[in-house]
Parts: sequence; C-alpha cells; structure tokens
Amino acid sequence: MRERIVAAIRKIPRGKVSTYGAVARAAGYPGAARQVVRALHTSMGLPWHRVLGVGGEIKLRGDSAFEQRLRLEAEGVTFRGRRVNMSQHEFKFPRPKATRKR
DNA sequence: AGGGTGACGATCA
DNA sequence: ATGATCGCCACCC
Repeated sequence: MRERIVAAIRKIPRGKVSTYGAVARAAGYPGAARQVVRALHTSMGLPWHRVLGVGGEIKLRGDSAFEQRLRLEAEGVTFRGRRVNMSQHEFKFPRPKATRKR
C-alpha cells in the first residue's frame, strides 16, 4: 500500500500539486489520506511540498509551512491567499478505472 | 492484544 | 472563517 501511494506521489510533475485525499484515491485507497501522510513521513526523496490539504491549503505549521510555500513558488505555483490556485495547478491523475472506452 | 496517534477530510456550531 | 468532533486506519509503542 505504501508503495502504491509513494508511486502516485512521484507522478506529480514539477509545477503541479495534488492533495492527500486525491493521492489516496489515485493509489486506489479512497479515504486513506492519513496513510498518504505516513508515506510522506516514512519515505524519502518525495516531492512532499507538492502535496496539499483539500482545497489547496498548506496543512503544515510554522517554518515547514513557510518552506513549502517557497518551494512551490520556486516551481511557479501561484497562490490565492493561503491557498494554491488549484484550478491552475492541480495535477489530474490518470483514471485508475476509466473513461477508456471498453 | 490494546490503546494512542496523525502534514486528513467532512460536517456542525 | 475558525474550532470542535467524528470517522478513518496503518503504525508505533
């Protein structure tokens, strides 16, 4: 499970972002947002700064939150108040299931 | 084996 | 909008 979550996180391209819940769904575990958090903690080398809370909100506190914002802005991600402009930067994972015709 | 814990999310006051 | 609560669930004592 952690592997699948990690794999999903790795797919988020530079300049794009996603959310804990969306990553969980993309990995095939809807509702496992907390496990996404665990993966981010226990796995290194991930683009951790590209994972946000629902609505594009940074869920970290203190300095970490500041650093995350800086990293994102450095990749060209724009903010609207405290949130990321999701309409513009949210990464859409390829359909696990599919609108793939048959 | 059992209880506490979260970089969450949805809902309600 | 902010804060509390509840549901969730693998992980860590």
